[in-house]
Amino acid sequence: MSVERIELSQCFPFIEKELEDEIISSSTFKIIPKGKYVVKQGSYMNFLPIILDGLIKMYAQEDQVEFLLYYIRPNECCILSFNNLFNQEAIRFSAITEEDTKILCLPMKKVKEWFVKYPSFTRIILKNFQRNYEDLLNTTKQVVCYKIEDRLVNYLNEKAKHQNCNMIKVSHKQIASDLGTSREVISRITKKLQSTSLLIQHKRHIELIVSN
Amino acid sequence: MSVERIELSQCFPFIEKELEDEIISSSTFKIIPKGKYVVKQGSYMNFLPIILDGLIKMYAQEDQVEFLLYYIRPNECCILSFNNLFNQEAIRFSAITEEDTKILCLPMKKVKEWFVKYPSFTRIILKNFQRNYEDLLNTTKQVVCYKIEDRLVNYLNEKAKHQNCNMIKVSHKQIASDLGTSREVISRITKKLQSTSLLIQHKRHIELIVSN
DNA sequence: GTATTTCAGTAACTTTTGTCACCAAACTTA
DNA sequence: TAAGTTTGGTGACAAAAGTTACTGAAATAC
Repeated sequence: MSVERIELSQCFPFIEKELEDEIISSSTFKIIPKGKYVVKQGSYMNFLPIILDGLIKMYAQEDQVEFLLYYIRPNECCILSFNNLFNQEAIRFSAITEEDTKILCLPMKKVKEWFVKYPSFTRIILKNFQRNYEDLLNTTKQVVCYKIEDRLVNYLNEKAKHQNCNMIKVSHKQIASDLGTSREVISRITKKLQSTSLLIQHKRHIELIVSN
Repeated sequence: MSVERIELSQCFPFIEKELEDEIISSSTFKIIPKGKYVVKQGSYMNFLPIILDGLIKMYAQEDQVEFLLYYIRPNECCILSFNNLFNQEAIRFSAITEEDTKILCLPMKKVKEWFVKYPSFTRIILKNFQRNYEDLLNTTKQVVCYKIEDRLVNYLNEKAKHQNCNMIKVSHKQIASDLGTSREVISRITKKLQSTSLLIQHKRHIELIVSN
């Protein structure tokens, strides 16, 4: 059994044998290094990317600001986009790898066929739709209801969770960009949070202090 | 041909005859008066609502604040929620009728069957998913990137478009709630916008001034 | 090594937004 | 009609966030 086949079966635990064969034969695997675009806002896609391994950040750009929408992690099957599934429109967000990331590219034409042929495929894709929507909704709630200080704490906690480590390597500039604000604001708030012992600012990384 | 059948065919222009029959026989029509909840955040749904006529506001609540996510209008077929489609979770937003609204309730059990049986049904639902996602994304971009003044102008323009009328009947309190801010702020900004001839504040409604 | 770039800190100031307090007009209900 | 409610206006102030300008340390490029 090929490595690809094993990864695929981990990603789609209840997949039909026949669909698995079709995916293997018609899709391509890609390894995208850390910090590269997977898709860029405004471009067109003719494949449906599924993340097998790694970590991807979804961004949106508006009015010169590029901010973080949510992360996509390889938990079961993870689709990145369902844009352009049935209509050829430019996508409205970008995806950047946060680590070296392995993706599987399903050709859009085949995807349409599989929707008809394999009910399990439809269910998996729909479930992922829903997860992306809810992640976005969560971000929206954060932005509307909380001030930057709270959003920063939340951002760092999320980051720690993804990296499974409380020592977070991220610059103030990057945080500022992700939250849609300016570096100085982040510097000011980290200082404040440091005084309340929520974190320690080290050289080029932030240590989150976990209480009890 | 019943009124229901005509409305249904307008809503699903390319529906299979067989699916149409199934929908008619297993779904219920409901007319929900203006200002009522269709679904309430935190509740569970066992049907998929499709809006045939009227106007619905999607809200989210977080930290005592209830703010507007986007509108759903009866343009082609409009699903309100795809939450709970495959898992029994509490929904994370509310829907309130902005006008008297006619909806069709598809039983969730049947919906699952139709996904397998009718490819056109899958396509329609997915397309609606995508639209909801993009509307939400648009709201998020607005909130992150623009100040309240700009968001207010945008809000009023959207409202005028939906009502097809520049005389907008809405209170400052309602606007404040929709945008996630306070009444005083809206009063202050409408005053400012009035001085730049973008609008006129009448008794209990706002007239948008359309330039050229 | 030196030069350049990236990164973080910070003070001072402005703008934006939120909050409190209070008023008056208009509408609703008894 | 009287009482209560909703609505909008507004000043004063506070808090949050954005901006400008400058600093020095650390990392990286040459």
